[in-house]
Amino acid sequence: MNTGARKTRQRGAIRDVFERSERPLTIDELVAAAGGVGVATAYRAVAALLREAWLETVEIPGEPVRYERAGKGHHHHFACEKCERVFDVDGCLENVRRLAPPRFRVKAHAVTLYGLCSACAR
Amino acid sequence: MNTGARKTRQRGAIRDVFERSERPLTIDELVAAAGGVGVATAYRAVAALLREAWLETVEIPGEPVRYERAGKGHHHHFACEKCERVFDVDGCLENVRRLAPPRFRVKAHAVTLYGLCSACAR
DNA sequence: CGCTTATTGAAATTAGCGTATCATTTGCAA
DNA sequence: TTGCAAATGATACGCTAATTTCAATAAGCG
Repeated sequence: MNTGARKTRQRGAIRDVFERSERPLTIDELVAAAGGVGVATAYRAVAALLREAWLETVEIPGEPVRYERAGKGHHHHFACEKCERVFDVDGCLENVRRLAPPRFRVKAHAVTLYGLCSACAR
Repeated sequence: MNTGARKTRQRGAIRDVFERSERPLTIDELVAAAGGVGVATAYRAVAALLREAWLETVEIPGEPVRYERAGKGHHHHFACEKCERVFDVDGCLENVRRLAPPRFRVKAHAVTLYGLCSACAR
């Protein structure tokens, strides 16, 4: 019979990259890390993994979209201004929603830190 | 003699719009609000105002860049998911920088709230 | 007023990012 | 092994945002 999705070297490589990476990756970073995977395939695979909620998008203003494994729990991000990498930041601030003006309904929030990562800080 | 910059109806209109608006505007919103101003002119004027630090950029993930008057003091933004407008949010959270991992140097941060503005909340 | 030159704006161009095409490769069920 | 549909990938295409072009307009000094 026809099972639908097939296992390919490329898809395996892409999942591996995300399972090993502890930080969100752009498509380009993904393609570079996976090796021997075309851009089109990377986009298609990522789209599929997003559909099945295995991946989530990470959007940083002015930056290309990044992707990371879903289900990491609530967290935020740190964007290094030097090496251009984005890192996860655990934890959150409690009173975030009360910043909103009265009558505004807060449904989500994002906190992005900018600066230098430990490697670039020296 | 040659003074350089000239006063034009368009530039006046653009400054007026920003002085009256209490929220960040996209180029399109600006062009619509100013009236009788071409896109190219709007981009040029905004670029100049950014250069002289009269305007600042407001970047919301996945949204076109917005601009608002500089010197408003530290604040953040609220993006309405319905009417697509972005509002200023006064105040901030203290402990933001300590979210960062050890050895990371935080130089700036951005907090973005998502939800429904007062007008759309009903 | 008259002239120089900055400014304007419609349209063409560039740039970044993502998708569609389509010939070729390949997983995998029979 | 065989056969066929899924998958791949180089490339063409599309979309949006922003910049540049260039002829026409207009600010403002003398």
